[in-house]
Amino acid sequence: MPVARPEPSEVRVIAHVDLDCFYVQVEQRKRPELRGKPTGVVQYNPWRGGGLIAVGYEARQFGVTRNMRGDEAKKVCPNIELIQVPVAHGKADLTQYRDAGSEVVAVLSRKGTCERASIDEVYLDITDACVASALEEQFSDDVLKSHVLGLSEMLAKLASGMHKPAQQTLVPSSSVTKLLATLPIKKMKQLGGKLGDSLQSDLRVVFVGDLLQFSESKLQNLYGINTGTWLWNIARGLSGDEVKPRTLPKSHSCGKTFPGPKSLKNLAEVKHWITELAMELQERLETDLCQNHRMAHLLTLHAGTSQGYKTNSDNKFPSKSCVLRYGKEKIASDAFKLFERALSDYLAQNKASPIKGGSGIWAVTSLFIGASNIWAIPSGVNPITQFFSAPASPENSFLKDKECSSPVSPSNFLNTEPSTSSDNKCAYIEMCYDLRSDTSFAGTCKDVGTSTFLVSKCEETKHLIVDPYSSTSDHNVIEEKDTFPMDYMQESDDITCTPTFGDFMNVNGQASLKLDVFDPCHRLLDLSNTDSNLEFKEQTSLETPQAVIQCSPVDLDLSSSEPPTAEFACQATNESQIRDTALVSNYKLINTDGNESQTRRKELPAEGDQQMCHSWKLRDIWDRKLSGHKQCDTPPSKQNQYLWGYKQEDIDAQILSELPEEIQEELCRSLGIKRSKKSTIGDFFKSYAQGTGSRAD
DNA sequence: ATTGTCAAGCG
DNA sequence: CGCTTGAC
Repeated sequence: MPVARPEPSEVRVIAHVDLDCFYVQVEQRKRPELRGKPTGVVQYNPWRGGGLIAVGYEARQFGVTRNMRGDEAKKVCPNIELIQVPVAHGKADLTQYRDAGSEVVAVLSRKGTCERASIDEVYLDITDACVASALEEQFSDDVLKSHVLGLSEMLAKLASGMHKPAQQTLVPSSSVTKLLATLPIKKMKQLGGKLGDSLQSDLRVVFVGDLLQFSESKLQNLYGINTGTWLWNIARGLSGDEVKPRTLPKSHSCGKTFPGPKSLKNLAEVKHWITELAMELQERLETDLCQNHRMAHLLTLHAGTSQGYKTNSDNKFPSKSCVLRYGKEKIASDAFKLFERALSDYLAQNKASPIKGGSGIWAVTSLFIGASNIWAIPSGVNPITQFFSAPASPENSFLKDKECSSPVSPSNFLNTEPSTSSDNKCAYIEMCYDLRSDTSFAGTCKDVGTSTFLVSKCEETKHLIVDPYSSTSDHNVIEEKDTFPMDYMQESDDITCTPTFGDFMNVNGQASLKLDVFDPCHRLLDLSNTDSNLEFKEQTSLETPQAVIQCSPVDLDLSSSEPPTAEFACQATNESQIRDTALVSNYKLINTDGNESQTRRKELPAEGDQQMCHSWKLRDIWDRKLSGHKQCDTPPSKQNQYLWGYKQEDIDAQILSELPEEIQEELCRSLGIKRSKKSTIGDFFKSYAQGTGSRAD
């Protein structure tokens, strides 16, 4: 739900661009002979002609609609051309449509701030262009203010859907009231669901304008402070939503459903499909991250199941996440492990309710994996490309041919960036890649008080430093959080330990570390520890064994020169097998500025115990500036390999002639086909003022 | 048997 | 985070 915000300080002019029957247009561009013919795009042909996901306007006249089956469409429109969505990895592949959407964004971003809202939708803030145009055309302020395209994203989106296809709609401020007075409440962006239902049934609100009769406090009482004020505002055509400058997706995900009889009933099937999905995800990550100098941190698995349980608790199949490791094999195996963990939780949760067969009958009806937490890598830092291309051997060490010498020890690495500034508002993310264990580690940290921690993994590592929060540029500031997540994944045979969401805290010069530990295989039955410096909270019952390991505060004397170190280890044992020893962790807290060193060490496990030891260093690092921060999202024209400049011959004359006249004129002008008069937006206002444009009222 | 992807809010 | 909702 949108959060109530202070009113925008100035009037903005915002356009919402929505491509008509987008997939159809993409196909028609590929095959121009399809233009003018009834055309639809279907995915998956085998079952009843496939499902229609896009319908051209010619076909709509025959009554063909979205979500029809291909066979039904043929029935009402025998001449319809049905194009199949490409298939890759055994599933529908939308790449070409995403890329086509990127072309559109690239073109539009030359005109103003773009926010890519979906595969075929863009918000465009053209305030500056309008003002410039108005000045050039010597429009008065009055004219400009009464002829805006939309005062907000909300109005712009509303308007863009009003005259389809191939038409523009202006929303002058003077028509807002009238427009909202007859706009059905459920048409509004956030009101298509339950909230809209409630407004209708509880408040008898039919049109958005009907909300005007309720006071702000009344709405707040009914729907909460935020939703209430939001409702009050939209009734008046006000919205705090601004166009967020973002042309790249915040995450990537791919999934597939396995409806009815297609459901997956054993792990082998699940593994197969996860592998397919992983391949697609890897491909998409590789292109996006390499091209755009970005990095992703989180892998998430999401699955849906149906099972033999009849009535009782319809527990949802849980989602799981871990640190993203690159490469299709790693993504596939990590995702599969996440699935096993989720399945384990799921079965344990549902065990309470008896089932007829007595065995755990489950069937996966959907699988979904995604990569998120994507960050821009600052310029001057090695690109993510190296994660994909470089062989995992020390000889090809990440930093070898770069300014830093190789191999890189953590201290060496840290010293390459000397302290230069007293500005400590920076936070850093570092990603480490261990060449030997072939694992990656990502940690985030934050400046606390006067010091900034950098999370680093010992041993031979690849390093990336990312500065997602630029202290120098306002628009790079991320929201404040009290704590930051830290994930780590380590494998050993079939055991996976994933401490998730550890929090580092530095309170009054003391640091403590908290980690949540899971055993995905449900065998971590006993967590033992003799170190008084640790606190365990063991969770019981059928859930995944879980413990919170907390290190008591370690003194951080910032004035001393030797780093205090806290090492601790814990061990979890299985009752039966020694090789099931699940976890021995060894953590160090190191403050490079301190000279006092504290060490807490647990006895190493007895001989024969197989164990894994890891030490993490927490270093208090200096303030440092990475020169030349890269913006999170620079325009695709610079960043994207899709550098689309359209050529005149690419514009189909037939399509041009189908457009409304004033748009034709505008296009011709901007392409320099006919006349060479400039200032297109001003002309558009003029034509609108003369009554030739479409308008909302 | 409405697919596959997104973003965003909530606890 | 993990879950839900809404939207295209």
